[in-house]
Amino acid sequence: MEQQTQNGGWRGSSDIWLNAAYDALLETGVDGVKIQPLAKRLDLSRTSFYWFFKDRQALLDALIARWRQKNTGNLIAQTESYAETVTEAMLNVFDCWLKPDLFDAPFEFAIRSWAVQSPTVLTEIQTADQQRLDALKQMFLRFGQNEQLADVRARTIYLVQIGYISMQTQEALTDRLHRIPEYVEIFTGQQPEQRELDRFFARHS
Amino acid sequence: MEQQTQNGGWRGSSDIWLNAAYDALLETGVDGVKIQPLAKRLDLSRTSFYWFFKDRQALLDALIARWRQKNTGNLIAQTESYAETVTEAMLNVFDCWLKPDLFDAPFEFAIRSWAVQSPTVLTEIQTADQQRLDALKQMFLRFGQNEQLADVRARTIYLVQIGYISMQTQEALTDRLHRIPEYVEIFTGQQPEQRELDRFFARHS
DNA sequence: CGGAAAATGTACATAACTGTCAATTTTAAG
DNA sequence: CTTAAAATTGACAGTTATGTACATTTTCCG
Repeated sequence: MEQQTQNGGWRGSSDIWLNAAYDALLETGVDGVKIQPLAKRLDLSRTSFYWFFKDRQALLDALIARWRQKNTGNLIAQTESYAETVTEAMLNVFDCWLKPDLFDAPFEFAIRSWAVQSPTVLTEIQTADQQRLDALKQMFLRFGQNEQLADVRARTIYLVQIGYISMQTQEALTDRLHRIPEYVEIFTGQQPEQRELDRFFARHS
Repeated sequence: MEQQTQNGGWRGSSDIWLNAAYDALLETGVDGVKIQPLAKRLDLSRTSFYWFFKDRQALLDALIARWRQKNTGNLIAQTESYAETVTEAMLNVFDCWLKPDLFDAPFEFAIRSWAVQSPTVLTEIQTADQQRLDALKQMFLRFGQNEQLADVRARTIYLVQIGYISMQTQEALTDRLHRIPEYVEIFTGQQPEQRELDRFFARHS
């Protein structure tokens, strides 16, 4: 809202088109991101789009850039944040899966689906996967796990989350919180301390 | 090949169109499954398609049917096959992830990606997920695990696999086999016996 | 060989989308 | 109030797709 008025009295803007593209991507996939329908939704002339973007491809590139900035950055930050024990560190990572501002799961899914038809996007994703897996592995190594197990544990937790996203499950937050202790145990091989869980649950309500 | 000739000297057939659609789906996603391009690839007239299928939607429906038959059936069968221990049962399930004839991972990914833009397909997938998760949970319950842990373990193993598919990793079989013992330990909470691993590795070479 | 059924092809009618160009309108700044 | 830049628009040209109607070819069977 601010951006519209702040930017002058003009109705269109680079951002408004990008936001519309984002919405369309999440609702209907890349092939739903078309200038004509977006224009209709924004109640703007179709051709007005070309004042802000060179062509459709430029819009798609902007979507990728937005995704890259958001999801990978926050996840890596969480793996590095302070923790006394491996179980506490694990719970820090879980924040990403529960707080939409740390990790945009629907966005992630839409981008991954896009990769079916775009080798460029596939490369983009594989770079992100590698960076995220490395960060998780480092976390386990910091807590003294051996190389091979740290690697597989990192994969397990990451893959579970990617799988979860791919399932597109709609669950109440409480249902998901319910399984957290077991997940921590499975992922780290250790039971979390009660005070760690308390701290975790406290920040998710 | 056989089907072409067996079916008479005709160049086209219901199957040849479906196979082409399958290829297109895996390469370019649903929106790549278009009659005109398929016809060009098959070197057939575009309109000849309509002799075998009512319209494009009928072709898409046939793709879904093919997927439903293949992936879910085999996975459930593997969870039910004979095993002495929980670790052996786990290894039976792993067969699915390593034998393409038991589970078609690229197909699975393409269908899941399709779900972004189709509520119908989403429903289809969620039914399959539920059936598969139930079968895995039953497996853990058979080996005396408690309810809640069986549930979360079933999820873990299933989500890891869905996540793996979504990552579209291209790895040598040996690299994947390398991590198997650790996965079994993480998923079941127990180390597999050497003879179980030997039997498993034996059937994957 | 002849003819019905199976399959293919051509022509036509429509629809949706992309991108360019030359007006035209709107806004903010002097 | 003027003016130049910013933004918007309609008209045009081109591409790709869908599906129907009708004519034509191919195959197989008697």
